[in-house]
Formats: sequence, C-alpha cells, structure tokens
Amino acid sequence: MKIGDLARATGLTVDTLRYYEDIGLLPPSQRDRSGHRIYGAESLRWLEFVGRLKATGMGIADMVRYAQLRAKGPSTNGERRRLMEAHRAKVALKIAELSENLGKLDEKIAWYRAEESATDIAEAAE
Amino acid sequence: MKIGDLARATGLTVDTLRYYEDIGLLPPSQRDRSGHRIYGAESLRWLEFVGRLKATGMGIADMVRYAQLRAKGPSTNGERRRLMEAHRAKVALKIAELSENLGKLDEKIAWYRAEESATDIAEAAE
DNA sequence: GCTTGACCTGGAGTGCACTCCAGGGGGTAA
DNA sequence: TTACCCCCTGGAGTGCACTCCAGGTCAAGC
Repeated sequence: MKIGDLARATGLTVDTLRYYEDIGLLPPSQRDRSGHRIYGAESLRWLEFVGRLKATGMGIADMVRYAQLRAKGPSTNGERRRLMEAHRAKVALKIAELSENLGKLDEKIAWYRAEESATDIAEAAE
Repeated sequence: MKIGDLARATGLTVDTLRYYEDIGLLPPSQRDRSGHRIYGAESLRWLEFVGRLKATGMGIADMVRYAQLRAKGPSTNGERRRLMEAHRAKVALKIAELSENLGKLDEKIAWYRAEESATDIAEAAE
C-alpha cells in the first residue's frame, strides 16, 4: 500500500501522514526501490486507533508519547495501560460535561419556542 | 464591575475579555470617566452562556454570529433557535461518538490488564 | 508627593495541527 | 517519447484562539 492508498483508507491526507511520520506518531515505513513509502495493514490499524484517541480529544504530544512506549515493546504495557486509564477518565468527564450542557441547550431551545408561540398568539390576536 | 473583577468571576483573563470585545463576542461595555470598562451582571451571564457554547465545541465565528443576532433583538429569535438546534444536534452526535470511543478504550484497558495478569502468572511459575 | 496596581491601546508573538509549495524523480499508457 | 500521475524533500504558510508586550494614564495608600 502506497501513501496515497493509506490516505484514502484512513481519510487523512498524504501531507498529514508524512507529518505524522516526521513527529514520530507513525513509525517510519519501508521504502520501495524508488524511495516511495510502503505500508501494511498494521499501519491502517494503528492510524484507526490514533483516530480514536484524536476523536476523544487527546493532543498530538500525548499520542506521540504513547507511540514511543508502543515502539519499546511489551515491557511498557503497564505504563500504556495507565495512560489509557487516565485518558478514559478525561473522556468520561467530557461526556458528563457535554451531557449537562446539552440539557442547558434544550432549556434555551424550549425558551425560544415559548417566545415564538407567545409572538404567534400576539400576532393572531391583532 | 471592572474588567479584572469580570475576569475573576468568569475565569477568563483580562486579555481574553478585551479580545472578545474586539471580535464582537462581548458587546462594547460602558466606560467610567477615566476610560475603564464597567460591566454589569448581564455581562457575566452572557459570558457563562458563551462558556457553555465553547465547552460544547462551538467555534468563535459561530458564537460571534449568534452574538450579532442577539444584538439585533427579539426579531432574530427564530434564527437563534435554529442555530441552537443545529448546535444541539452536533453536541448529541459528539456525545455518541465519545461514548462509543469510551467503550473501545475500556476494551483496550481490559486487554492490557489481561496481558499483565498473564505476565504475572508466567513470572510466578518461574 | 511618590509608589503601586489596575487599567488603557495597538500590535506582535505563541502553540497546535496541519496544509501548501517549489523543485524534482519514476512508472505506465497512448 | 511524451503526457500524466503519483511520489519525494525541506521549508514556508495557515487558521484558530488566545497571550504577551511596550508605552502610557489614573486613583489610592503610605
């Protein structure tokens, strides 16, 4: 799989993939004899995982830290688990915050609806 | 209330408040005779609302749009309600996405725990 | 009367996460 | 063989949301 294929498969751009490699978020890939990057299925799986971390609000620096531990092998499992647990707690908090704010938004929308009804009635009475 | 008081009350910085005024997110305030900004309780309430929009991922440009409609008065109620409804839908989607990813994180954590248990057992057998 | 602290303005600088560009090479299809 | 598309590198540029700074005014406390 060449970089363009991986880009299509992940929804990222070719530029983003090269950027991820630069900063150490994507391990340096194999190259074919003309210097083009070649990727396997494991790159796709890793980027899907990275996408989930990103979707849950993890910053690049933290993801790179995780990637570095992963590159060191199974001896870092404990530390990686602790990172995931800490991140899980943040995500749970974020969900709680969003849910609370969703309630406030609903109140606001209900208020607007009530205002509009009041206006409609006032207009109907004219 | 002076700008420093409002900053303390909202948790924003003085710089951020002046920036919000510059871009039209905070209506221009009254000034005292030496040119210092003076705010009332309604500024605090507005900024709390803005904070909720921000916490739910609304960008500055959209918040400014909403602020402009608000400044135009009740005739824009319908449009403001529609903006809130559109935003509510995005927030609900975001919550669903986060919840799904929380599940995946839990699976990952469970996997690490299982690996660690396996390692413990192997070590105990040595 | 002088220092201190909060405030003012306009503009430059920061951090993040990309995104784009110039200048060049390689493989294949008409 | 020429046109086209994808790939390469190093480096500059972008958009967002602030954040900081220089140089200055003003009111209050010691």
